[in-house]
Amino acid sequence: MINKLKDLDFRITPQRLAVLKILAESTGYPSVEDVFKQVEHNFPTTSLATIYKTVNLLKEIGEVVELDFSEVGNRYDGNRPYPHPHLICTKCKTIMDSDVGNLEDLSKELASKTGYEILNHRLDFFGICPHCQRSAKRS
Amino acid sequence: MINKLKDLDFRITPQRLAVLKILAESTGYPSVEDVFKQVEHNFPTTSLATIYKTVNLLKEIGEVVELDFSEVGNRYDGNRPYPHPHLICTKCKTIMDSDVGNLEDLSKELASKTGYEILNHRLDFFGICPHCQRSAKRS
DNA sequence: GTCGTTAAAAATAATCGTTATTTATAAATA
DNA sequence: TATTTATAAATAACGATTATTTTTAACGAC
Ligand SMILES: [Mn+2]
Ligand SMILES: [Mn+2]
Ligand SMILES: [Zn+2]
Ligand SMILES: [Zn+2]
Repeated sequence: MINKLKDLDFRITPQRLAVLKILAESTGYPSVEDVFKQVEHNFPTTSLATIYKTVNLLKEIGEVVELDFSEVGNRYDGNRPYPHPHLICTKCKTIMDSDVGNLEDLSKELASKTGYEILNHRLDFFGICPHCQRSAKRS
Repeated sequence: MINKLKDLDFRITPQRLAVLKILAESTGYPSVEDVFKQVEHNFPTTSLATIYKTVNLLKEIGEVVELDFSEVGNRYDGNRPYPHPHLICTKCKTIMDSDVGNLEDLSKELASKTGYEILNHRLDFFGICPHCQRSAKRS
């Protein structure tokens, strides 16, 4: 991942290393704000715009997957930098991987059927997690 | 669709009828701004906020599907008010239905496997349409 | 049809995630 | 170590959406 940056002639800065590390290690799909707050610990003068630019850079070089949510702000996955389905609780907003069968074959089928060059896809399932179901029943 | 509004005790206003008609008839996944511009023809004093509220109302009563795009603004489908996959050209931003196999069975499998109550899903394929592929080659 | 009630529309301000801009800093290379 | 130049910091701007306040009109009762 660091090598990817070097190969593409991007400079290795402490800020970039910090963002990169957080995204690669986190399993919680952090927002830009989340990353910012963590980076701030070690680099108190960090600017939020820097986090935005770094996260977008990592997205553009394919090291991070962006989950676009206009309502609540985007979330990022640095663990599996390729399209894969997610399962989202609409109550507590928890995001997790949902390892249902992959869609690569479906992509290919669609490509040959429509003439589109399919580059990417996104699959989200929305629902209520077991924990939030129990909370609802109690109230 | 009008009856749905009546049954739920929402008032039938000319503005609502206009928005409803546009969304039900359009095949182009209009944005709120698109709807606004069309409604303005017949109702020049219409407020943009009214379109937002009406579109959201229709979404909440399940008569319209929202396609959430934080970058470019949300788009709406009044023709098939249930989750279904779409195919999106990232160059010209065209959106169309992509009738690949449905995901209801996958939803059920996921529900029983995880304990989640799956309520909704979204599947988008992103790519380059044939027309934009040709444009790229010419340049 | 008129009246009264109240939801909805209009007008406008505010919000907030994100991007752009400008200046200062520091990574890379020789 | 000096030079170059990408990047960071600081801050302003943007734009889609939502909230607020005032005005209008849909609906039911009479
Ligand atoms: Mn993931
Ligand atoms: Mn559709
Ligand atoms: Zn939950
Ligand atoms: Zn296209």
